[in-house]
Amino acid sequence: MLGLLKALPFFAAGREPEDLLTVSTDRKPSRIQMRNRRRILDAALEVFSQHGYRGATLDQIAESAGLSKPNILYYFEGKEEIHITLLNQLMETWLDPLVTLDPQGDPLTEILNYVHRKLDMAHEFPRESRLFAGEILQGAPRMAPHLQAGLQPLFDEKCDVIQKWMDAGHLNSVDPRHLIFSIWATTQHYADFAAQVRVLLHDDPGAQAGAAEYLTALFTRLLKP
Amino acid sequence: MLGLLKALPFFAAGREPEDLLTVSTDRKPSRIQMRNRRRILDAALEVFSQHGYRGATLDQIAESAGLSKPNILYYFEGKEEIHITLLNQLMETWLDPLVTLDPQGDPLTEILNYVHRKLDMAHEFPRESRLFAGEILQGAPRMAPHLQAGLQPLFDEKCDVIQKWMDAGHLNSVDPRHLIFSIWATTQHYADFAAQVRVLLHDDPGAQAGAAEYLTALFTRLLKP
DNA sequence: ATTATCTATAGATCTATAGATAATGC
DNA sequence: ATTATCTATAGATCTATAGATAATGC
Repeated sequence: MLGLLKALPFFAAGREPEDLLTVSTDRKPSRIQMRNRRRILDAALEVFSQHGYRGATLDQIAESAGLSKPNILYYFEGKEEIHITLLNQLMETWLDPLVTLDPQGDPLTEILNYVHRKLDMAHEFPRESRLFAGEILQGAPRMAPHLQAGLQPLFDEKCDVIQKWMDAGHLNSVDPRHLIFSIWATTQHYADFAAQVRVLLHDDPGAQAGAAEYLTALFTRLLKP
Repeated sequence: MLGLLKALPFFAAGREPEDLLTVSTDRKPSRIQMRNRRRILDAALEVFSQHGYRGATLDQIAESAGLSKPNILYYFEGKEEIHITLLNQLMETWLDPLVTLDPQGDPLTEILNYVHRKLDMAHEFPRESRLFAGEILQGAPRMAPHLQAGLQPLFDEKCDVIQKWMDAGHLNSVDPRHLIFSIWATTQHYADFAAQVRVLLHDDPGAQAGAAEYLTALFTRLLKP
C-alpha cells in the first residue's frame, strides 16, 4: 500500500485521516494539483472508456489532457493508478441511485424512480457506464475487492427491502436479485451497446426516447400485485 | 477485400462460390489447415474475450493454441484478421435464435422461447457473448458494417412480426424495438457481467438458476394482453 | 513441389525514468 | 525551497517478417 504512494506529494487528496499513518510530508493539494488531476482523470475517462484498459495509452491521455506524458506521471504513479482512481470515484456516483431507494416510500414508485434515474444516468454518463462495463467484462481485475466491499452489502440490504415489500403484498413476488439485475441490464444497455442501438434505431432520437415509456410498462406490469 | 486475402492459400474456406472472382491458386483447405485454423480461432476466442482486442497478444493466442507465433501468422494475415473472422463466425450463431422466431407460431410462446434460447446461450457461450459485448462497447470498430448489413434487416423484419401480433391483439402493445433490446440486455447480462453476478449471488448456483423463472414472469406479464 | 513449421530478429509502440529547467510560494 | 514541467531516452513488449528447414502429397 505504501509502495503505491511513494513519490506522491499530494496523496492525502482523497483519503480519510485514519486511512494511513500520517507522514510528515503530508500536505493539502494545491489548486493546480487539483485542477491537473481532474483534467487527467477526465481525459482518462474518455480514453479508457473508448479503448479499454490496454487499448488506452498514456500518449492519448496526455494529448487529451493537454499535458506532457511525463507530467501525467508526475501526478499519478502510472497507468494503473489512473484507472483505479477513476473506478473508485465512479463507484460512488454509480451506486447513489440505489442508496436513495427509500424503505419508507411507496414501493412501486420507489422502484420506478430507480429505473428512471438509472436510465437518465445511462444517457448522461455513457462513458462512466462503459468504463464500468469494460472492467466487469474482463472479470473485474482491478475492481473485484470494491465489488465485495462496496456493492455487495448495499445490494443485500436493498434486496431485503424489496423482499419485505413483496412479503407485505405491496408488490408482486419475484426474486429481488434478478429484478435488480434486470434493471441494471435494461438501463445500462442504452449506454454500453449504444453503437448497436444507434444502428438499429436508424439514428432516430425519438425512438431512443421511447425507452423510458417502455421500461415503465415493463416493470409496472411485473410488479403490480 | 482482395487485399485481405493475398497470401492466404486457403481463403476459399468459408465463402460461397460467387463471393469473389475465382483465382487459379484457389484450392480446398487441407485437413491440417482446417484443424489448425479452428484451434487458432478457439484459442483467440478465449484470449480476446478475456482481455479485449488490444489486451490480447499473439503470444497468448499461440501459447493457448499450442502453435508458434509465426505459425499463427501463416494461417492468418494478422491479429486483426483473426478477430474479424471470429466476429463474423459468431454473428451467425448469435442471430440464429432471432431467425427462428416464427410468424406462424403462438406469439407469447415464440417470444418466451426466444428469451430462453438467448438465456441458454449466455450460459453456454459466455466467451462469445463477451467478445461481442467488448466489440460493441468500443463502438463496433470492426463490426459496424456487419451490424448494418446482417443484423439490421433481420431486426426490422422481426419487429414487424411482433408489431403485427400486437396490432392483432395477441400481445400487449409496446415498442417492439425496446422489447428486443430488453431481451438482449437481460439475457446477455448473465454472461457479460458474470463477474459481478457471481459476487452478488455469493457463488450460489441455485440463485443463478432463478434467472429463467424471473425472465419468464417479466416478459409474460409485460406481453399478456 | 508444396505445405507447414521453426529460430532469429527487425521495427514499432508503450510505460516509465533520468536529469535539467522553469514557475511559484514563503 | 518547493512544486511543476520539459526533453531525451532506457527498457519492455508486441506485431510481423526473413530465411532456413522439416513434413507431406503427387
